[in-house]
Amino acid sequence: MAPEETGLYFTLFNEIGIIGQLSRTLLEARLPEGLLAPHFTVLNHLIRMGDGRTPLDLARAFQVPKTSLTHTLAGLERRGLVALQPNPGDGRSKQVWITAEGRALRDSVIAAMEPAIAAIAPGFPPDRVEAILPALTALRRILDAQRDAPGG
Amino acid sequence: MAPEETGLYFTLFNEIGIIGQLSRTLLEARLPEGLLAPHFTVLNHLIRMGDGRTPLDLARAFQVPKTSLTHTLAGLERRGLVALQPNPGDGRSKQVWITAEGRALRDSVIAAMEPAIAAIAPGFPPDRVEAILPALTALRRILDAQRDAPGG
DNA sequence: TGCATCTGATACGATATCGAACTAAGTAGT
DNA sequence: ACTACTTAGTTCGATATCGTATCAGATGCA
Repeated sequence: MAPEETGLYFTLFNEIGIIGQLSRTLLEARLPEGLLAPHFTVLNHLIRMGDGRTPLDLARAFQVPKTSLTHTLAGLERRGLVALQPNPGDGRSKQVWITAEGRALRDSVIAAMEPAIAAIAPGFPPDRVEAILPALTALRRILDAQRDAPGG
Repeated sequence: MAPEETGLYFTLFNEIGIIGQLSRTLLEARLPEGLLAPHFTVLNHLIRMGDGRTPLDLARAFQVPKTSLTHTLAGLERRGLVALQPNPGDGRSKQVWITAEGRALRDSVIAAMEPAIAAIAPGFPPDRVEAILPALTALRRILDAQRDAPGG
């Protein structure tokens, strides 16, 4: 592979990394004291994908080590935003349920994000998002598959 | 703004966040013991954009707090990969220079990344990178401008 | 010049991240 | 049923991140 091509992918990942950081900061500025992006990500996932899954399922979905999830879930549980229950199908495992408070918080954060997103939309309209989203999803899937491959 | 549209941007940032995480993991697996993605990012930036800039310049370029940069630079200096010198133009400030060892390390890491990138290329070819890169750059610029705006 | 203010960098402390080791429970092979 | 292996989750320790406070040097203004 030509060096310029390698550089092209580096540039891509670099831009993506910075956007991730900026959007994360944008979100965290609107979260209540003590909550960070991973907390919100869990709440959002539980609502969008359904709750009752195990911590390990969530760790895999977010591509983070399970120890990080343990920590994040502990924070959410301490605040009453999720409830952890024994998994009836597996004695080693647990199920994660979102509480009414968790739902309410997630909705209020999304509402608080609206103005920021509305400010982005004029310069980067929804059709432009739709134009790049399939490629990003494809790239994410490829990286994900790569991860488990030899030498990944 | 319609809720579906807000959700569209959330989906976008979500994909970007995961790709950022996966690519970061890919990179860190190829870094020597004790070095993390931010260390490499600094070395790469010093070579691509030129060295001799101040720590604060770098912090702004990466969108991280300056205290984080202090920490990252300390790690790089301890390993002899960069050199910090007093800024002749400003007694409070410093200049960051990359060393020969730093250059060599950066080059070897890029070489080590090549196979991983070559494995991505069949499923996500360079022309597809080029197709989405301008949009991502535009989005990054908008978010960057937003950051300093009121309520950003 | 003297003083208030601003700016670059670091010290410190609180929390987050994550790898390694551990415990408990499930699974498979005999 | 017994043993070896695998898997889910937590604990612990090392390091990273980042906000606050601090310090030193720069700048602006009287």
